[in-house]
Amino acid sequence: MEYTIKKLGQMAGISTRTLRYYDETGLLKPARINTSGYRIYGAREVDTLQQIMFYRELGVGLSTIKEIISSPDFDSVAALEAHRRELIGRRETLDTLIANVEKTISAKRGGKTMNDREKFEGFKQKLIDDNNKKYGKEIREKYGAEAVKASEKKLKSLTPEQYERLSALEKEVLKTLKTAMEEGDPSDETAQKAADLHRQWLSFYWDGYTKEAHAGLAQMYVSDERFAAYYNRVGPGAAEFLRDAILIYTK
Amino acid sequence: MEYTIKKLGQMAGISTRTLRYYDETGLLKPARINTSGYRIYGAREVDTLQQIMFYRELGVGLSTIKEIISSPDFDSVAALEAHRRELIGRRETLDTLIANVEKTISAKRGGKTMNDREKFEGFKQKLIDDNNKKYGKEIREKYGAEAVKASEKKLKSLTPEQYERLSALEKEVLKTLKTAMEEGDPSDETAQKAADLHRQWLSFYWDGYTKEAHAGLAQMYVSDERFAAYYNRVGPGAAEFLRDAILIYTK
DNA sequence: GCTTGACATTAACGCTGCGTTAAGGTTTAT
DNA sequence: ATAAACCTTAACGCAGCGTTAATGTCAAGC
Repeated sequence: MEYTIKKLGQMAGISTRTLRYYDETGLLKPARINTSGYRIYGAREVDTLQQIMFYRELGVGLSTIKEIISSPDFDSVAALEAHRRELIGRRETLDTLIANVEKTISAKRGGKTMNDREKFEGFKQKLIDDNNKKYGKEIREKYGAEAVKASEKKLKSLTPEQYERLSALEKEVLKTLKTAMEEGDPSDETAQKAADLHRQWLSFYWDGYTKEAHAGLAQMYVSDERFAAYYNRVGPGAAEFLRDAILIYTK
Repeated sequence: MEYTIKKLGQMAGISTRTLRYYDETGLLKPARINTSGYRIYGAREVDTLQQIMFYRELGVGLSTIKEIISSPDFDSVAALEAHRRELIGRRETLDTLIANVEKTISAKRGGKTMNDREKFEGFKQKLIDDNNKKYGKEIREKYGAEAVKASEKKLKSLTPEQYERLSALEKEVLKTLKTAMEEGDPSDETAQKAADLHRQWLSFYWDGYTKEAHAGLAQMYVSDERFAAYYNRVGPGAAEFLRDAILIYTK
């Protein structure tokens, strides 16, 4: 049984364009080309197409599908497991997005029309959350999961007054950092004050403060673009400046 | 305070290419262009960029962001709600994908090396599931939710014997359809037998069989490409053929 | 005053998986 | 013979930039 491109497309429920594309990329070549240049597909190609459609339905990328079907000894289970991990990662990202969108919607609803300043506050808050999340991850690798748990626990148990103090410290760090940058010297008194405020702020998250850990965090402020973006709000190069100040402070 | 493209990029944690792209698309134009053709951004642009980054973090598309920030009376809550619905839809799709991938992985593991036939069986089963799902949706619109519930209930309460019968009917429909197509006439006896088998099969899903509903379903078999793909496995044009046979059968 | 390096510019392709014209040959049916 | 239905290649478009490539500008140091 032989099929032209359209007939095969109808059988599989896909377009002729798709089949031509599969031919072009080498994913599924026709059995032969007839004298008029038409693509002719045979039974083998139908089977292959069914396999392709199967993996496609699972959301596997065409390049991976190609590997799976072109080499029978390819470890398709491993490929599927990698694919699964990727899908799960995507779902987690989506969950976070959805949660944030919902937060924003209810905040907007609650505050009638949220002004720009409020928007930014929300943004900042989210950034901090993200930062802490990512930071938690890196710390986990460096200092173990307990440190992270302890940190989260500490945060959750804050009293409203402590929370106030935490927020105030955060603003003070930024403000002092800004002033210090106008001086331009990380070893300057103002810059060192910023570093000290930063230590105080940090103490809300960490139980056993050490200079080494503080210095390590400062380095991350520069290498991680999300941290960097947060501090660079003060001005370009603010993250680097803060890092240098902290490195001096912790020396 | 004025910024060059690089400085602004550093503050926001994004690339200069991105900023040029935003300029190009009109999402964020610089405050002015200096005599050397450099883009110069001011405080207003920083604020706007912060808003852009905020919505971007929520996964909102750039075109939507443009609408939101360019017209202050734009209903951003409605836009966010639409966005939320889309995200949730995507998550549902992902959930389905993940479930299917997991099913496939465990099937492959269990059956050592799954052969092609088995793969196809799994594929077919999934297709049928999908079809029923979609079919349920369309029916819901046409005949109400009760019909769907009744259908699902009926399916779940099938005894193993009944399930056997259902599977057998399914195969018989396909087989008879294939034979009938060789005849080529939808009004032919064999084709009408296929239509009758299809009615029997359908009776496992529907309680109150009516000719009209049967005919309506037949029409969907052609207009919905997923149904079409299922039946067209028998051969090109099989869905149309079955529809015609059913239309005659129900007349 | 000249070089160097860091910055700036526009232009244009690349990525994914096809949809969608466009411009034209082939086959089939009437 | 002519129309309808099919086939072909070629090439843009989509989202959101990353990434060269080729070239101009500016501040700093010799």
